[in-house]
Amino acid sequence: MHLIIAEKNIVAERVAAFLAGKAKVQVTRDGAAAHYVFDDTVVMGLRGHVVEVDFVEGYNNWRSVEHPPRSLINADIIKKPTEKKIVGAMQKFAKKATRVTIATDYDTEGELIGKEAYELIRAVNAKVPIDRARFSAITKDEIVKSIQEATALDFNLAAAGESRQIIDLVWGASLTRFLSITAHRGADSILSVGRVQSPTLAMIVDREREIEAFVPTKYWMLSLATEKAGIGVEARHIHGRFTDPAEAKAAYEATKAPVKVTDVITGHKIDRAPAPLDTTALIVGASRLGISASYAMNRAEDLYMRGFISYPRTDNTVYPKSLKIAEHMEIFAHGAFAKEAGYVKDHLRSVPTRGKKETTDHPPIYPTSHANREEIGDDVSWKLYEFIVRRFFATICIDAEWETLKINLQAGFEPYTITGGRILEPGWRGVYPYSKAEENILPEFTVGETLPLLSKNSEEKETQPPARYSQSRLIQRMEELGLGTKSTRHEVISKLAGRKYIEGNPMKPTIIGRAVTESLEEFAGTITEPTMTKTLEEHMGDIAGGKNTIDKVLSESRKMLSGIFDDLEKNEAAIGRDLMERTREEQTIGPCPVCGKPLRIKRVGSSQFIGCSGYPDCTFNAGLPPATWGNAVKMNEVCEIHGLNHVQLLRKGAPAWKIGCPLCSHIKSNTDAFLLMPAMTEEGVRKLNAAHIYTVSELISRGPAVLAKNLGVTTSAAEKLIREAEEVLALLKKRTELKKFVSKNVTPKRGRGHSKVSAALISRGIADVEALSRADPQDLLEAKLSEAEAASLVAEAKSLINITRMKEYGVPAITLKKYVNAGFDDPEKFVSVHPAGLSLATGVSVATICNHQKLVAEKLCRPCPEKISKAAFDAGITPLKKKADPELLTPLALAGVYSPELLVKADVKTLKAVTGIEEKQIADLQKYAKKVTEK
DNA sequence: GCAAGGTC
Repeated sequence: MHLIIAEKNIVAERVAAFLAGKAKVQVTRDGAAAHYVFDDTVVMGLRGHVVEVDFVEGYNNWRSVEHPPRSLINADIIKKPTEKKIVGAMQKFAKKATRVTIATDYDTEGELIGKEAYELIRAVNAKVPIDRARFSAITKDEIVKSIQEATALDFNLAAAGESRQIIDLVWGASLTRFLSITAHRGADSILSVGRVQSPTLAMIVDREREIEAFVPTKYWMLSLATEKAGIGVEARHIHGRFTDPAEAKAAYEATKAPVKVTDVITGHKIDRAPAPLDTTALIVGASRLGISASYAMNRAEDLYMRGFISYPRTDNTVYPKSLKIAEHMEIFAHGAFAKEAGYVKDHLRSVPTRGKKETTDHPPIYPTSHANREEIGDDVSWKLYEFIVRRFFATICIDAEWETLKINLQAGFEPYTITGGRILEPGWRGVYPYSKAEENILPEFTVGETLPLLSKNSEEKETQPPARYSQSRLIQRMEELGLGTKSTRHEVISKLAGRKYIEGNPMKPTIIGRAVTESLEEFAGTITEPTMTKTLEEHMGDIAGGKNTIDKVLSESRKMLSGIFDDLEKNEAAIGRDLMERTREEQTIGPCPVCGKPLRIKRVGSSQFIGCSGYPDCTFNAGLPPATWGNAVKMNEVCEIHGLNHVQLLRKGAPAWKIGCPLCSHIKSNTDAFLLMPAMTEEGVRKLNAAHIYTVSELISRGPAVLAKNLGVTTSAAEKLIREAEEVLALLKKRTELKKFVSKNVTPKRGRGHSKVSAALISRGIADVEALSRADPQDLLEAKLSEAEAASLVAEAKSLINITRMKEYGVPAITLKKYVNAGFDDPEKFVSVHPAGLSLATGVSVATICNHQKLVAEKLCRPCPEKISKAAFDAGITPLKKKADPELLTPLALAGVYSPELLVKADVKTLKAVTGIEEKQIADLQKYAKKVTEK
């Protein structure tokens, strides 16, 4: 059997189809690993790397004394399977194979992925011949030929890839651990370091430093307005920017009528059609459409998986020869792009455009099939698909052509100029609206004619600092510098944001992002520079070309890292201190309103709040919503009243929740509570705030004497305030309980969230669970509850209130549970039944029940039910149990009938009325009881 | 818990 292994499923599928014809191929999908079978051949796809490098066991504990970060430099490295199912399937086939062909992508990583497969196969089959097919395009010709002419795996090229893997792991892991431990960072806030991410972060930090250091300078731009044939035109001074104000002024003064036309120069410009799309260009285009880099790749991946576009991860900007443009255009002849396709046909260029980069593993990104708006689905995907289609059209359209016009003027002694442009041939611009070029059509001028000087203008401007990087601009820069790959660049940006190193788009570094960069620049500069990647690539080239060995490259790299660690460890204390101090700055939002010391954002578990750094001397604090709503982060805006930075809550996949000034928000949310106090006014609240009393409980804890002094009122007035505050606090506590109860017992629906239901109840005077337990279910219908829901909610509330009362009366929780389960949670009901019946119903001993009934009856001021002893109960119930089931005995006993003697004395009719048991059944039992008693 | 590189 011939086993062919491709890098990914989609390639495996196509290889099989090319070799055998689609109809002949049998597809089997077992979970993760699909494979394609025909004749005596199995084709299967991997999922990129199916193993990953890691340190041997024993290096997992970051804080191990035996294995500090430095020890990772020389720790042994192993390969661990990451795709166990795929590895398992491959090895199963490999055991039976008589020939294996590795058909992974034709690049360095592809060769390494091939070698990984090779080693996994050798582990189960030592003898099978393994060869390597290399194809430059996934076409029938290429595939068939490459498998026929398969050669050997290139172990040198694979080793080059391995050197990258190991160097990245060793540098990244050791430095990440060192910095994180030194700065005392927890598992959810590690400080990561890496060959690609660190230089990328450094670029963003660098740009921020440039912006900070930028000193704007003034300059002046001169222009004049004139007209020809009733058309107004503006001319610019040919000097451009005047940096000397005196010069600008002189030129302005010297600008005088008459305005004479000195030259009329017409020209011709070719406006070249854009090159085919690679990943970077796709991201840049998407960014113009307002789509982030990661989301664009996510949608592109989806379009590719659904067969609408070609593989979206490519560096190639040259269409392969195998792509037959004219034939391919046929798919757009009808449907959403029929009009554009017709235009393209009429404006076809002889050869499609080509970009600078040409690789062979994948074609540039182009639409592989036609789709209309409905088939694509979501808006973003459609926008992206349309862009890809139109870009494809543009690359096969003729260039646009412009007529350019330049008019030179002389105004007094000063030279001015006007430029214009007119499209002669729209070419590709007819189908590609994404980069607009404005026409500027000028009236006709003749040399020597005189024009009026309608006005002149000297505009003062300022030079601008360089712009922060947008995601797409950064990705372009990364590509220029060779950082990351087409598949990983956008992920690096997401990673930096995830580590809270950067924020916003355009991006700027956070304090900790900058601190990490500056520590690394000082002590481990190599990792912050793009040259590390350049050098690595050179070394990889040498390994691939057989000029160097992987062992030598690795040992040199390890030696270098070791030297860096010498420096880092020497300065460990200073680095740690610096990082920690600067992180604290990130949490500090301004002065405490009470004592003036810095206020900080604090987090304990999932609850977060603003607290004073003077704690415990100063206890000022203001609550924030729990971290489940997002992590509280300091913003740049500062509150004008309190001088505190604004705070927002950030959560993945949710828009930021802007809290604003945490103190303003604290005051606002507590004002409502204060106003619940009968004697409180808004003015009163302001006075309280001025005395640094922000919450009802703070008012209470002040105590009457201090409060009186703080507010300038009498002690008795202060006492009254405190009493009212205590009542409000109790009320609020009950409301909270009600809200909790509602959220536990009501299923939220559209337009009927928990808070809405609670608010509706409170506004109807049902402000706590107790009130709810007494409420008429009809009143609840207005809170958008159905009748059944309302009835069940009231019943639940009743039960909860009853249970609470029973607890208060002193019934222990474990026994109470037994009473509740048997339906005796209502205290009134509990003391109105006979202990014998309760015992039968609950399994609790009669003695215990009598005690509990006594407790409850006293609290209710009700007579205590008859007390009976265990002996009397047992003597009575034992003979009855012989004749009757517990279902029959329990209701009788609850009514006080628990022995043959009592049964004989009882009146059948009365018993039937009380217990609901049929007269005949009672009479039968009575007969039996008589017999027993007569004995 | 760490990197960067594949792919889904």
